[in-house]
Order: sequence, then C-alpha cells, then structure tokens
Amino acid sequence: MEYDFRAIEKNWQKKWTETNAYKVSNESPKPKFYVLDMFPYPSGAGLHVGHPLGYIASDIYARYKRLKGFNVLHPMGYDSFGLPAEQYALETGQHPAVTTEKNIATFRSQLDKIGFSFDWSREVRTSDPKYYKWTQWIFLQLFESWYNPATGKAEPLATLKKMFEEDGTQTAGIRHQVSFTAPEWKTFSENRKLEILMDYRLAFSSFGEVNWCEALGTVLANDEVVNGVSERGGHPVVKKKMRQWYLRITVYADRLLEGLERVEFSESLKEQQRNWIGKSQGAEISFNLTPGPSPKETGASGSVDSRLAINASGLMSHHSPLTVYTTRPDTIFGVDFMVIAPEHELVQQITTPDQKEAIDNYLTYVKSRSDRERMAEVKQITGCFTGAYAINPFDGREIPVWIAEYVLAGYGTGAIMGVPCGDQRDYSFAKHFNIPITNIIGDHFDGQVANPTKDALLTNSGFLNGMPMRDAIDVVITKLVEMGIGKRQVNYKMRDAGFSRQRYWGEPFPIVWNGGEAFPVDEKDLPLELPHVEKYGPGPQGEGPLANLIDWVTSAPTPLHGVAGGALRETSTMPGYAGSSWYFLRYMDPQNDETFCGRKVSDYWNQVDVYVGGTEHAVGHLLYSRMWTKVLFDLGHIGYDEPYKRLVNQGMITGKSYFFLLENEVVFSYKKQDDTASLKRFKYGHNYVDNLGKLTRKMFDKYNAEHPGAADGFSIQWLRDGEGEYIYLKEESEKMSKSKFNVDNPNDLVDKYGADTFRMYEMFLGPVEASKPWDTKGIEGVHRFLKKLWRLFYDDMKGKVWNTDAATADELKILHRAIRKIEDDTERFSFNTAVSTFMICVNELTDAKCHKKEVLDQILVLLTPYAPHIAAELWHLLGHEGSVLDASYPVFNAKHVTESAKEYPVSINGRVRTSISIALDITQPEVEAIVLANDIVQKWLEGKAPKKIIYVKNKMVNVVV
RNA sequence: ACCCGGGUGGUGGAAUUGGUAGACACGCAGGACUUAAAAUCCUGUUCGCAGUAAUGCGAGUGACGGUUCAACUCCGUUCCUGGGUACCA
Repeated sequence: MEYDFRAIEKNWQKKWTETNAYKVSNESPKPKFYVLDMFPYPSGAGLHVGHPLGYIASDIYARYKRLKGFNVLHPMGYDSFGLPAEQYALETGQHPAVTTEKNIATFRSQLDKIGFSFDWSREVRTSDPKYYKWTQWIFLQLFESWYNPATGKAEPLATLKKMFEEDGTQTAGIRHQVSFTAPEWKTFSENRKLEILMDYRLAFSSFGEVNWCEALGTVLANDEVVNGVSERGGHPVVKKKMRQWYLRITVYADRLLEGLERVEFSESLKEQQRNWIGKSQGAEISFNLTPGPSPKETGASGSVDSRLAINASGLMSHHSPLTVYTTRPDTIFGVDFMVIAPEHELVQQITTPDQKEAIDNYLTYVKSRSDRERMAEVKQITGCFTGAYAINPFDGREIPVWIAEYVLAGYGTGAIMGVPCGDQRDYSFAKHFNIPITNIIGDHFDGQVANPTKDALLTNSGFLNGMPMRDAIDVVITKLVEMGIGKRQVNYKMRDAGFSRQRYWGEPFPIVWNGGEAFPVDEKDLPLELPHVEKYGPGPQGEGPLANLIDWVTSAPTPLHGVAGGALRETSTMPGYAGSSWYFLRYMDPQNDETFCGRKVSDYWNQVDVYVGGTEHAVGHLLYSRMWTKVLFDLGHIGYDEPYKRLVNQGMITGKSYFFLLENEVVFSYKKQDDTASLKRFKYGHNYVDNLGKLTRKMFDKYNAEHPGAADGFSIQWLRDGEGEYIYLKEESEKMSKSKFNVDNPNDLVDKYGADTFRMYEMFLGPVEASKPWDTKGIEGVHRFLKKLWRLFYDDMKGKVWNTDAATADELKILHRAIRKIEDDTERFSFNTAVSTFMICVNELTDAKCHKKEVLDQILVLLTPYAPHIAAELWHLLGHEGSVLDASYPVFNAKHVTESAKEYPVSINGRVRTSISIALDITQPEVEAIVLANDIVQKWLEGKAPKKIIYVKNKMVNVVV
C-alpha cells in the first residue's frame, strides 16, 4: 500500500466538511484560544504562494492549541470592499458585487485545497449588508461620542452637552477651541450648537486638505500615497480642500502609545507605530514682533488684513505675537532667525513694504510647486525674509523672521526658531542666506557642522551660562511660564485619519445632511444599504458615484431636529479600513442581529491571542483597529482595550526573476559588473535556471519546447565548458506578481505533491517572519519525508509493518526528544526547525527499525497540525475510533531522555559567574581526560557532579559546574 | 538623513540562557537495485594543506579591534543589504 496523497486528502477534506469538524462553539468548558489571520482582499489574481504562508502558520498553531485542549477560534473571511473591484467595474462595467463574489469563490477553492481548519460557518465579508450594518452602527457610536481629557476616555456626547449646559467651557483640565459660558450656550442656535459639538465628535466632518487624485477621482489616505503618487496606479496626487469625514484618532495618541507596552508585537513594529504617532515634548514660546511700519506710513501698500488686526487688537504692538514650537527651549539664546510656514496667517500682517514683492513672488513660487516636486527636492534650500523682527524675550535681540517651505503649516504652530549651531537644517539655512551664527555650545560647535547635543554647557546664554543644556530645558520653560509667554507643549506627528472616500464600493455613511448639519440615520434604519448604480464614474465636483443617484440622495426623511430645509444623504463612503477595524469581534458572534457582538460572547473569546499577518499594515489597519477597540471599550461595549495580544508578522515571499543581457538582439552571458540597462525578462525563467543564474543549453531547449515563441526575437551567444553550452542570467528578487512571470499558483504544487507536502514545505522554507525568495527546488525533500514516514507503517512490498510490541528505552528517547523539541518550536512559531525535527525523528525511527504503534501513535498526533491528512489516514489505519483532530497532545516525559552520566560531555578553569568553567590542559587521551576533569571538579565542588562537560578540540576540557 | 532588522558552505537555513559552528533539506559526486527509467536506499560533501586510507594540521559565521577559560552569540568601529519614515523644529 503506497502513500496515495490525492485520494487521502480528498477523502479527509470531504469527511471533515461533512462532519463539521472545524465548527467551534461559544459554549465550552475548555479554556479559549483565539488565532486570527489578517483576512485577504479577494483580488482577481487569486491566491499565490506568498498568501498561504501566514495562513499555514496560524493553522498549525490553531490545530496545535486544539490538541492541547483549548477551544480554538480560528475563522476566516474577506475584506471585500475596496478600490480594485471598483476600478475593474469602471473598466468593464461589471458590478463590484459580482466580481467580488467570483473572486471569493476562487479564493475559497484555493484555500480549501490546502486543508485549513477554518470554521467557515463564521465567515464574514465586509461588503455584506449584515456585516456593514454594524460597521455603520459603530460609526454612529463614534459620531455620538467625544473624548473627555479629564476622564481620559470616550464618553457619549450627552456628558459634553451637560457640561456645556452647566459650566460652559469653564471645566478645569480641558482645552477648548472656542470659549463660552453656560448661559451663552443656552442662547446658541441649534446650528451653532451642532457646529460646536462637531469639534468634539470622534467621527467628525470638516473641511480639510486632502490627497486628491484626479485620475482615480478620489481622496486617498496618507498611507495610500507613496512619494506623491497613488499607491495603486502611480497617479499624481495633489492637495484639495473638501468636506471630509475624519476619525479623531489624535486624542488617543497617548493611549495608543501606552498600549504598546502591554502587547507582544515585534520591537520593530512597535517602533514603526511610535514613529507614526511621533510624540515629542517641548515648549511653545511667544515672541513679540517689532512694530513694523504704521498704517499711515505704509499707505496704500499696507495690507487691509494688517490694519484690521491692529484695529481689532487695539494694542501697542501692531501684531499678535509669533508663537513657535520647539523641543529645545534651552537653545533660546542661540536663535538667529525665525521661520514661519508660507501658509501661516501672520505672513501678510508682518511683511514690510520693502519685502512685499519678494514675499509675493516666493508665495507664488511655493504655490506652483506640487507636492511631488517638494518631495523630490527636499535638500533644496529656499526662503524669503519678511522684513519683520522678533524680539528675544531674554536679551532683547532682534531676530529676523523668514518664511520657507521647509516649515510645515500643519505641525506644531507652523513656526520655528532657527538655532544654526544646534540643528543641521537651521545651519544650512543660515549659511545659505548669510545669517550670522551665534555659538552657545562652545567647543561643541566647530563652525562647520551643527551639533544637536544636550550635554554641552551653555555659553553666550545670559542667565543660563554654564548650565548643562539638559537641565536648562526645564529652567527656561519655568521662566517662560512665569513671564506668561510660553508653556510646556506636547506635539504629535499623527493627524486625524481621513475617513471618507469619494467612491462607490464601500460602506455608505449613515448620515443625512440638513441645513448644513450632519444628522445620524436612525439605528433602526440600519443597514443603510449601498444602492445599485449603473455608472461608477465620479459624481459632480469630485463627489462619489452615489451623488449621481438623485433619487437616493433625496430619499432621506427630513430629520426632526428643528432644522429647516431638505435632507440629503451623505454621498461618500467609508475607507477600506472601516470594516477591518473590528472584524475580529464579528467572528465571535457572526449571526447576531441584535448587536455587533454579544457582550457575553466577547467576554468569553476576549482578545485575539495570536494575530498573524504582514507588516504592511503596521501603521494603518493596526492603529485604526486598536483605536476602535479602545472606543468600544470606553463606551462599555467590550471588556478590553487592546484587540491583539500577540502579533506575528509573516515575511514576504519574493519571486526570483531572471533577465537576459541583450545587445542588438543578441544575448550575452551576464557578469556582475555589466550595465543593466538593456535587459529582457526571461519569462517563467525561475523554473529553468540554477541557483547561480546559470542557464544551460539543455534547459533552454526544454523551455523553448514548453513555451513556443517565448524566446523569439533574439539569439544567444553561448559559452562552453566541459559539460556543454551555458550562459549566466541576471537574477533579481522581486515581489511576486502576475506581470513578472514569477508567480507560482499553490494549486499546481498541491496537485503535484499534495496539501500536506505543500504545508510542510512552506514552513520548511525558513522562519515565518523572514522574507525569502520562493523556490520549489527543495519540495522533493519534504515529500520524501512524508513517504518515508508512511513506510514506517506500510511497506510497498510487505504491506503493513507496524506492530504492537512494547517500545524500547532507545525508541522512547527518540520519541520524547521529538515531543519536547516540536512542542517548543511550535510554541515559538519556529516551524522550520519543527519540520527538521520531524525529519530527524523519522530518520532515527527508520534506522532503529521501529514500527511500534506505541511510538507511532504519538508521532501522528505531533504531526497533525502540520500534515493533518496523512496523520488522519494513518491514525485511522492504526485502528483508532475517534478523529486525530481531537486526540490529546503527547506529554513529554523527561525520564525518557535523561542521559546517563557517562554520556555527559565534560567541563573547568577558574572563573566565577552563575556557573564556573574550568579549562584543563590535557595530554591524555580523550576518555581519560574527561574522567580526570570530572574528578578534579568533584573534589573541588565537594562531591557534586559537574553540570555539563564539554570536550573541546584544542586539548582543553571545559567543565560547567 | 533618521529609526528598526539582517550578513553563517554551491543553495534555503540550524545553533533556545556565551559552551564541540554548519543540524535538517536541496544541489552535487560516487555507489546499490534495475534490460532501462522512475522510485528507493547507502556513502561523501565548509575551505586549504598532508596522507592510499583511517586521519592529522591550519583557517573559518561581512571586515577590523575588544571583553572572556570560551564569542555566530556580548561591546566598539566600519562596510554591505532588506524594511520603515521622511524638511515633524
């Protein structure tokens, strides 16, 4: 009887489907365990070999935990809203729902072949109205909540209204954008009140600059824009003002940072999130500006704005002060210039008549520059003097105020103080414009390169002279606060997240506009279903396709909020990350029509214990879903505020591509130093070329036979060695993609070798976390292993070979060593070494001619997570009644692997740590040396045996005691 | 430029807390079985030198230096490479 993997796998997959073997109950006396994969976007290209890597890893872990006696939740679904389906619809007219359905069917059939243990009864699809009903519901929770800094959490808007009614904006500890008293609040119109409340909602609408992509006709998130072009398609992206929805994620910045301390993510991923949030501590400092020319003097050239400002303020100074943000207030005596953003509101006010023309020219120049250019030429120094001066509050020095595009309006106060001796950018700026540089750090500044040290003692710094910079920071802030011209300030790089897209294939907002205000759709009217459209092109003025459906837009009932006017539906849709921000909760309770996820159920399943997915979602999806979880927690809907306890990042599998070096239609052998300008892709070449990029004439002829016409259009200049003709090709690792001909479809490999081999091979390839090139050359070895395993049970010639004899001590040692190692490796997600251990174990059993059921039984259970089909088949053939899926995991018993004292390798040499090692010069043969070393150490340790003895090659014996 | 990873045979990769580097697999070479092929099995395989051989000697984890009885592992400098961020004050 031979290993007929095709029949075996088909049979067991059918059986497991029929018996609902993977169905998981929410009621169980067992401890729970939640293993989650990042669900895929069902693209038209189907699954490639890179996809299943993470799924196989999580499947092994889920199956392992199940054998260990846990009730394991291991679901799968689809992130089925998204741009590609819509673009495809634009091109072909096919409805996204139809193509999505089709793609999902393809994905599903591919996934099923690999034999995953997903509980498909819990499948979710973000584009299913039954699912997005709750996405919309959660959006409404965000819309109807605010973040209370006093309590540090989200609260229903009612608590804010109550506060306004009782105290206005006077409550301590909360900063407000506008101030009013309780009586004033009561006099405000409904519209005014709603406008004020909008500034607090966690999901809010506002006019903002957004990344507008003309070609795609939509607005993109920051992380969807790469180098000024759209991530998809590479179309140019420009800034445009539009009414948009946002999530007020910035109020969660501190909690998002703090939460990282409580989760097991890789250090690099935590670092990425920290950088994205970009918290910095510093101070805001206000500088008075020198009185510029009075309105009388400036006459007609004085700007209207500036005169209005003066009249309104009625102060001696003509201008409001200039407020800058700095992380280094200690360097205040080193300030040689100020720079404000070109968009800064003070620019028009403070520019002197002399400089007006220059400034206007500069502003025109800035406007003419696209984001793309600004990105491309970051090193270019530009700027323009405004003619105004700021006064250093400590020494009264006049500091010139410039504008420059390198200062961003959106960060801090949009203005900085330039300290050339301490900041390289400031130094370059000063040098470029010949601004004299003040040195406040003595020898630490060489006049050539700025030195951002905090350790120098301050010089030229008035009352700070001689003080270490580190200490001066606090001293200066305290002083500024006393003088009333500064305060401690924390800033974040992270911005509120744009939450609307002018697109069709996404969740419609449950929002109705009336009299310029946004009103929520009544909960009982959810889901607000996505209406059918005929055309997918954008609506008027960059609105989404939904804006073309006049009937739908006006179909909203006029909300009874006392606001007059017709009601119009919001026509943008939610971004891709809306549905994926909470899907891990829906898997727990996918059929629930009453709520997004029953509280009892979410309490039972609790956090995701292990979450497996790629790093590409490090700052997008992972941050948003963490925020949503915190909001749901704050509002009391779930019992924990971090969604994922442990995150495992799977590395990308890259495809190898090969190129011909082409010159005038002749191909030459590639050498490292060759210019790569004229290369021709060798289609499908990865299957024909050896590891060094060597292509033999023989393989090339085979290729030509298999792909007629693929090699037309050039001839080859063959080299020749003893074995025949060959050339070298240029080799590159690239992300897998259909267009690069470097993709392998998992189906092909599963058909050829079986799912079990495929699963084990993907794991054997290397650590789950590492990126690695795809290469099928080693798959034979894994397949051989399974066949060898099979032969421990059945021999092609002799038939059944397993027996029920009692295992020997040596055999139990082989078994228990494997149990220990494989359990360890599985727990650490070190699946590649686990597969190796299986191979070693089977080799050892083969060598020992061990065919004993007692041992083989346990090997099969160990193997079940990795190769479930063959394990189930052999388990069945051994005569077991129940399913191996529910067997219990072997228990490691140290007794079986305890090594005798003799086997202990050696150890000596004076040295005190937790353990001591002793090196001993040996002239005797090895065995005697070990005995001698042992004796010496025993005597020395007063009879205790050394812990470990290691024989070392250079005539030395090391003894660990 | 900054912040994270990573550099180990012909290849993918092992080495869990510093303790005989190269497990396991691929590839390659040789052999067994076979009319032949496939399949399977066995032997060898880090490099250099010596030897018919068993084996011996020397070098060796990107490079240089340090700590240690002992370093792929820890520290310093440097080079290369993958990823992330990008004028964030």
